Amino acid sequence: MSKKKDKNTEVQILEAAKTVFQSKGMDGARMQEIADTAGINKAMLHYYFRSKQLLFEAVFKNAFSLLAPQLNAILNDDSSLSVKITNFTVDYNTFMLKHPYLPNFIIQELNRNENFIEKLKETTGFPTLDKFRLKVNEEITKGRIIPIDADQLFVNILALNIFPFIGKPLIKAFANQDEKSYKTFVDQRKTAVVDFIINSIKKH
Amino acid sequence: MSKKKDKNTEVQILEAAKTVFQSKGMDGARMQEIADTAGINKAMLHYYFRSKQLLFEAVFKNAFSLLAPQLNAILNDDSSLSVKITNFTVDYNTFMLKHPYLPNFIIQELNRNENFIEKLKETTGFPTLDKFRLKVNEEITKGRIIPIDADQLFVNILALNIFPFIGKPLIKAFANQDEKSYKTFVDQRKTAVVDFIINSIKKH
DNA sequence: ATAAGGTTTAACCAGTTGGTTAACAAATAT
DNA sequence: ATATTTGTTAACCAACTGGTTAAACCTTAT
Repeated sequence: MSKKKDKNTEVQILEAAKTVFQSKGMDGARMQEIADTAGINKAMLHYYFRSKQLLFEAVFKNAFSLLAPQLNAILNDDSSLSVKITNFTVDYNTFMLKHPYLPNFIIQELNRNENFIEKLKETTGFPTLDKFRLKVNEEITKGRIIPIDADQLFVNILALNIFPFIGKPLIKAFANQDEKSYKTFVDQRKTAVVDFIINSIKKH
Repeated sequence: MSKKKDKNTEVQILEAAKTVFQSKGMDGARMQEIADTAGINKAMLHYYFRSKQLLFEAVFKNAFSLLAPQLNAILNDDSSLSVKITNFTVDYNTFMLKHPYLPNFIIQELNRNENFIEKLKETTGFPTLDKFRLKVNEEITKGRIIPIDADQLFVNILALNIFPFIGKPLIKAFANQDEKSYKTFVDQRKTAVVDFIINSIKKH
């Protein structure tokens, strides 16, 4: 009997929880809705994850672990600064167009629970700026780019790439964009942001 | 009897609601907590604002109306582009250091309720990009700045200024900042961001 | 003083929420 | 075969939530 021999129930729960938590947030999410989305009994959520809080943390860590590698790529590989920036911008934008709720979800929940990020810092693979700082200062010393604080540059790169996804409703309203023109706009940023950053740090 | 002849109850409620909504969000906020914060009976909230939703909307519109004038300043005054950028960056950062919850609150709630911004657009004084676009294109034509899409430039300016406040927990974690060094970092952005933007659009 | 209006309160209410439980089913071990 | 463990369900529960109500309290006009 092809009894739909489902995926692991645990995985189904995680996927449903991801969907609900990312669109409603911790406070707005309902355990019943997660159960319904997963197509299972609510008691199962507690059987596998014990509490809403623990289920949420599982989803959150999962989401964060999707972003960390992309950050580590720009922070720790050995390519030139402009290649790093280009790769990160293109990769990040491409990725986010497929996971539009992710950035807002992470930012929102980190702000809701300030000491949440402390737990994440203990995770292996949590990004550090050390190597990026060295690289930036090296390129400054070699006269390839203008003097700039590495941390400020890093935040600028993050800001220019992340904000359009978090501020989507604002941008659509200000620029009078519908869903289609917003997507075009974001797509064009893959090159526009790279040009903007490179231009702002290069020596002319 | 100096019976503390309080401020208007309505104002007390709005202030308490602002505090609670901005730190907990719509879903996380509790009417009882707002009443306690205001030091009044919970029934008063409904007496003056009828429902949680209406109280929330009052607080939200109030918050948004603090930001609109700053945006309109950069978008509609007649100063040069670099002056606009400088003024906006300095003003915005100064203002946000005093209202740290504001940007996250607005962004978060706009994302939670997509059609919320439609109501705001009907408000008088809702920022438009028309004049800013003309200004940018004019400076491009006159050869004062490099060619750049005005909308992209506008979003870049917003991103560089707003993100550090929304992404505070991330930035603190990545750059290993405590509260004090974070504030120093943000303060330095008042000039760092201006330099960054000006440099990226000026002809060399 | 007192009637009338708005303001404030404690107590209450129905619906919702995260979480539990006891019984049942399916798989696994003996 | 049958005992044991693991997975699943419906029903239940206590706590909480936004909202209501009826009575009390002020203020003010008459």
